[in-house]
Amino acid sequence: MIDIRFPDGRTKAYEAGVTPEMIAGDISSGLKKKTVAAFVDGALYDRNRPIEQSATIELITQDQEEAFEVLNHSTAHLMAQAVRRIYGDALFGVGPPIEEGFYYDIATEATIRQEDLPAIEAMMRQIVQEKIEMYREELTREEALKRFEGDAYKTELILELPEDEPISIYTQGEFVDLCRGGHIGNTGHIKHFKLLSVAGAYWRGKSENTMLQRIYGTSWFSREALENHLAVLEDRKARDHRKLGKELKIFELNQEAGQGLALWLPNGYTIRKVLEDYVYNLERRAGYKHVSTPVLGTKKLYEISGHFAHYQENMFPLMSRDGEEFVLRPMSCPHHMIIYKSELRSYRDLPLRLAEIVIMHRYEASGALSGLERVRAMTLTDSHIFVRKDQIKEEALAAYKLILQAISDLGLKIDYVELALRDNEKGKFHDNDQLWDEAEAMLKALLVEENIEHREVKGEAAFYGPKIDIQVRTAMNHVITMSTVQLDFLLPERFDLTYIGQDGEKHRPVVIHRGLISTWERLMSILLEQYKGAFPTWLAPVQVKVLPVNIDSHRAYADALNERFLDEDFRSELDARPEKLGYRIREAQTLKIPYQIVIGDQEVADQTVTYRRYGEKAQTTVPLEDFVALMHQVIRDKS
RNA sequence: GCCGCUUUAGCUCCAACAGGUAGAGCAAUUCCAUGGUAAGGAAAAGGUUGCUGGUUCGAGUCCAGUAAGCGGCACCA
Repeated sequence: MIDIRFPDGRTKAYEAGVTPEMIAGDISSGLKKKTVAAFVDGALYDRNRPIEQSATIELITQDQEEAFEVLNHSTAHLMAQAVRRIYGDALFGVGPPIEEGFYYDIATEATIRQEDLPAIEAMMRQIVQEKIEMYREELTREEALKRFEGDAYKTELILELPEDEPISIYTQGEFVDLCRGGHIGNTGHIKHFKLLSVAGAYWRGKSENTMLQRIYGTSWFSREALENHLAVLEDRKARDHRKLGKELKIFELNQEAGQGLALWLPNGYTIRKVLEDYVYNLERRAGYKHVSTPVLGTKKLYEISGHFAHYQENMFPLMSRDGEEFVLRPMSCPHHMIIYKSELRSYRDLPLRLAEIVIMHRYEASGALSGLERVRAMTLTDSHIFVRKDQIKEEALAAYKLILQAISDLGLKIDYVELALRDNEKGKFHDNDQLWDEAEAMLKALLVEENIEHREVKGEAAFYGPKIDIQVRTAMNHVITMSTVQLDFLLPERFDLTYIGQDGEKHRPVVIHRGLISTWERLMSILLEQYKGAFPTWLAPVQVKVLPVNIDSHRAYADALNERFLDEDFRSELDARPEKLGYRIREAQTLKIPYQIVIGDQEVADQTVTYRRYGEKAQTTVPLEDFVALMHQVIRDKS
């Protein structure tokens, strides 16, 4: 007999070999149904894995996060078994649970297409019907290698596991897989799943390796949960900025104009201009000085900065004319370094905060391009803050806070903060350990002191220094870098930047690179998806649309209203086309215009305005002056 | 860049389902309709079916190449 201790501290004796499933069943049949797996002395145990020694147990039930992982992990195995039944030669890479489901990487001669997924799903259902038990076994490395002889993928994985630890494998019917485990015990417990897509994926995520076929799927504990998730996926499609950008005439991508080279249409440019003005004013009040520099620079400038050595792959090819070589700049730092050097700087001049709306070009891999989210010509609200060492913390923090403000004003939310550090990969980062250590320590200290929750990621730093990246999650559930604060001891060296200190000697400043709210392109994609195209009034390309009921008899007042609104700096339009009122209303709604105003006899007689807020059915009639005040209020509040 | 898929009018199209030389809705144009919160009616117009080549008497339809787009991977603001 062994003693099983429960989370509440009570213990109970069971026969050795008892399983979490049996223990749950012993407590109640409801709990047995809901139990997916268990933590046994903190280790993840399958639902049906025998417990051989006294231990503390914590059952994992369906409502827990780990349960979703266990279910999806098991569903990945279920799918693999089905794939093996259909494609006899199939070998498998890795098949983990992921945030919204699972995938499994497959190597097979056959090409698996989207239209093959239903057949695989059907086979999965059959295996579910067969209620196959999933057995865990622990082998030595030699035994495991023997078991997976001829399977290059699993062999490679086994060879990388620690030598002295037992290797677990799972057998479900005729199918055997190498796996750390945490399984639901029987294929019969898997019910509500769907295969979603096939894609290519490099073996072990390395681009020099062969490419496997990856099937993505998702698995849930109830039909409602599955359907709910599928509805979320549908909603994401409706939010896709590429679709909305076309419908609302925000931007255009065109094969002739060039891959990844976005054209901003009038509506898009209007929003962009509002954002530019917003950022300009925000920065101005925060003590930034704005500058403007060219998109072209000499090759030499980028050799000095180190970009040419470290960043060339991401740059458009060199141009040369009359023996001089130029690059299309991928960043603006070198130009700002030159501006710093344009005069002798004193310690009193620091911090010097240079800001610019920078057009830059990066040669992104063709497969990386995606709407406005990844482009090759982009405009960044960029800044370089030149500081003394003793000002680093204060200025980096101020930059961080400015970022928080901008993100909040735009109605966005930070998903997480990342501290990106270097790793040992040669050539990727500049070579001065002392500078690196110092810079990394400073950023770390800042985050810790300010209590900013963050994740450390090695190898993600810029070549010139570590950075704090602010990550947001798009409505498409992509995590992307929105803002960044980067510490740079290197460029000041390379450009030999100095300032005259209080002591009359030359000193080296430090540069803080700061990206405020990504690029206009990426920001636009995020905003479109966030608001589903229904922009808050301060951003909307058209804020008010004035519709006279009768395009003759109500025209004069409608005209006067429109003129008044334009005088108030509202982006107003009059729609007096010879179309039915219903038609004009429909169009205004389709274009998601925040305030739609209909003018008829009543309004003309009373000098009032009847408006309808986008997304609402209600019509409100107010005196003209009240409406003007309301609009000013709404715009000021950025709502 | 890599794997897979897709590409028909300005837009949206499982229109052309055994290869016989292209069809709809919306938008745009003209005419008629004076309309109170999501599409009034009519007419006429619009395409060398992404591009290049091949097979065929004949190609939107089959084949090859190429470009772009899409889903991912790798890369990244």
